[in-house]
Amino acid sequence: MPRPRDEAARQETIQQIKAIARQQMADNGTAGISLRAIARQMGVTAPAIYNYFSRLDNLITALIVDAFNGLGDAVQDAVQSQTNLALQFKTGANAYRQWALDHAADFQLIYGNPIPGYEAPSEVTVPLAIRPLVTFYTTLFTAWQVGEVTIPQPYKHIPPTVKQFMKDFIERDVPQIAEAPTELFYLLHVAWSRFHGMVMLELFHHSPASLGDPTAFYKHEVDVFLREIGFAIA
Amino acid sequence: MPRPRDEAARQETIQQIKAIARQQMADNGTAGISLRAIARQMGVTAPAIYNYFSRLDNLITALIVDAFNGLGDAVQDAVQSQTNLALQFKTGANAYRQWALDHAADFQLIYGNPIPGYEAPSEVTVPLAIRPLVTFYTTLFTAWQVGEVTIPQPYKHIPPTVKQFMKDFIERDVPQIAEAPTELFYLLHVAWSRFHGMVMLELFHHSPASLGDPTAFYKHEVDVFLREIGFAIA
DNA sequence: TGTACATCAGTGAACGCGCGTTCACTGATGTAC
DNA sequence: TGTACATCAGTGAACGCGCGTTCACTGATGTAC
Repeated sequence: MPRPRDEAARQETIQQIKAIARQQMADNGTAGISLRAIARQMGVTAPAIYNYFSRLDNLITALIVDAFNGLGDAVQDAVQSQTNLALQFKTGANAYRQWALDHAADFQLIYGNPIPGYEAPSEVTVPLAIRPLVTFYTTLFTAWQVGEVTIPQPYKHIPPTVKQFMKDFIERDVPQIAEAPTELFYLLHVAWSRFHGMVMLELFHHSPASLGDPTAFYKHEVDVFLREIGFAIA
Repeated sequence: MPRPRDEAARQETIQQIKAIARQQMADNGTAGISLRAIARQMGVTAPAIYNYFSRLDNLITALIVDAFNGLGDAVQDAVQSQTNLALQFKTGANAYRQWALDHAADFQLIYGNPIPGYEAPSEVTVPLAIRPLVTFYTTLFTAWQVGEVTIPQPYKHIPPTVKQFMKDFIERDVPQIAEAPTELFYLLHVAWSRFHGMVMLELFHHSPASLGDPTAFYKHEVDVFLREIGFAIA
């Protein structure tokens, strides 16, 4: 009968490795993770790490999974902290940005330049990657059902190619939301790309020096979007 | 009297080095540039490169300068190809995305993750970086002067901190545009962050699989923005 | 209670690799006299 | 016209470095009998 391994200690070491790797990314960029450097910092020889991650790629995958889950949790928790649907969306959008700022390296890892030579296993990452979108759309869909949200004029006519593609996608993969107009689903992508653009510029320090207050700018854009789709906000 | 160096041949070699470096970025990421690999591909020993770039950092800086100029030129040429102001803005916005897609590695270099250990000389890069913004705003400003563009309702009230900051910035650095309302300058940043967000998602392959036709999506968002600020488009 | 044994995290040496940068040099080429 | 010379792109060896990964191993620890 095999001795029960000290699973708790093992998990703790894994967490420590990942924490150091995250620090390395913050210091040297997402491509700056090194098993040897991690071992050095832990006061251990390099091969010891192989007891926890059998390849560097596996460590990177674990970091990506953690990052997607962290962001997904942050948005979800923010949305669930509110009952008012408009506030759900607004709070979720702000949580998206806040998480990115608080976990800059992790955000770069999942949304920045790909790591050379590393290929993420898409069957693992894609379901995690869309979690924030699912969360946002759940609120949007409910708000549409109760009449709090309507399709604004400029989005009454969307490009036919996109509309057809989205329609097929919804009927095939998420038929339970087929009740809402495709335009509502389109608006989700509008929101996400707007929010994401501001976050990327701010995070990579490319916001024009003339912007001044990125937080206020972001929040205003979120509010503008909310108003645009009919949400009443305080 | 020093022999006149064959400056043309020298410039050609420099261009060749940069071309190979760009290819390396496309293959191995922006951090994947290596002097030794460049030399290898040119059929020359590594120290020979030092006759053209005295440090790796200088090569990277040259690539960044080229990239900013390439993007700046692309937007400027597009705008200048049109006389109608709305079409100027629209064509410029589309050129911004098209250049990014056609020069993915260069776009990553200037707007993606920073290269570890490399610090760009900001006195060189900042004036180049804002060229697209300057071009877009020139059109916007003219269009406002002739009444083709007005501040839309949602942007009649912008965050006071941003407004004040922008006001100070304009008066100090670009007083010649102080005539227009600060809100117009704010709209420039709105446009840019929206366009940039879509480009970044598409370029880094993070556009949701549900989007389908990123070109149509982008162009529609550009058109929506144009209509929002009063521009009449065909 | 004592002993043989299985487990397994960590060691130390080694593998082959690539990197940026330096240095004294070679050898071709064009110029000055 | 011929020769001494300056220029300068490129060479080849060397520097010290870090990397991921493998391998046979050690040594502590807890378990089974």
